Amino acid sequence: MQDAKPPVLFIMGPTASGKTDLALELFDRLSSRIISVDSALIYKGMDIGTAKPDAQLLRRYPHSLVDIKDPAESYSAAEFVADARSEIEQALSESRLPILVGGTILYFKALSQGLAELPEASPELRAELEADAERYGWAEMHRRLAELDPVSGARLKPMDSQRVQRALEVVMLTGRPISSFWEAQQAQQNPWNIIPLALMPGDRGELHRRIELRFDQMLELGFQQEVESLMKREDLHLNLPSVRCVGYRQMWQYLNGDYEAEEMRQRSLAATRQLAKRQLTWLRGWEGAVRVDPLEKSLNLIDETLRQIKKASI
RNA sequence: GCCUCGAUAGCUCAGUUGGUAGAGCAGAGGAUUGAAAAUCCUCGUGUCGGUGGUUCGAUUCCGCCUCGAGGCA
Repeated sequence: MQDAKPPVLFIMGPTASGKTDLALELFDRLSSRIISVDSALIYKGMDIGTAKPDAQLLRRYPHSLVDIKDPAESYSAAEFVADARSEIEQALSESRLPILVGGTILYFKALSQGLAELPEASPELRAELEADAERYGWAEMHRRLAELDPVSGARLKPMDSQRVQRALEVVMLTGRPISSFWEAQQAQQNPWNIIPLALMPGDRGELHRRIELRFDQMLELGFQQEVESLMKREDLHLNLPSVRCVGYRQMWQYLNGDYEAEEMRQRSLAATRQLAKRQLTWLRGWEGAVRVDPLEKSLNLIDETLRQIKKASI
């Protein structure tokens, strides 16, 4: 039996694992379209600290879903799914292979498995809940949630502020517990043949060294000035998703005088390592992922990837 | 050279009125459905600097040694 579905390549991996290099190389060899799957690369003016390919590279290797938001705005998994679907269809209509590359594994998951039909975020209600939380604490918010939605109350830890807030938001907006939406969710049938390639460095120490090297390069490239110019804007602050990005938050706090430069560096490195660890946890749990170690010298990553694409195209 | 204070988990430190010890950070594992580079959960045996002594028993008390910080010369 032949699979008539068009192949769509996922290149997933932790930060500093070489995803971008692989995508660029593939772009040189195949008729393709690169679609970024990254919750930080979406922001304009956040270039150095996000390890975004520079302007020259972006001109030669166009990336979809990069620089699509202002740092004052927020994005979401649902918006990503809609955007990515249309980019994929666009690529397929031009007979190009869609190459989805990035480190936001939740976005990959949402794209391949679909999301429940939940109400979107309500900034007004969130602001209200935020204010209440500040006043009464998250333990109290969790108590309220347990009353309105006992299932979520039992499932969520009181300190998991973000999920407690979201569950409260959903039940207050719809009168229904968030779990009822999940139960009603249909299994998604994708019109594509997804190739889930997971770049998983086996040598954690080596990955950590690469992270350190790259962060120091960011500092040399003027990462501090980049954050300074964000700070000059009066509308940005530490509670925004953009400013909470790894490195940006720490640089922001350093420039605020919260700690010294070396501590900023150490904290940024730790936050990046922790990010990489969480990304790897996602990937270990991805059933059916094609796992390869990009640090393995004996592996020819590009050839292996081309082989996987060929296999999926038959 | 003398005096004082330190030396305990990878780091910063707490503690044991003598019964072999615990926090924060780091690290590891996990969760993850419209903020996800977010948010959260779990995990702590380490010659308690070395060496003698007192003691049933010393990381804890005493002596000496080594290293570090400060002070006096």
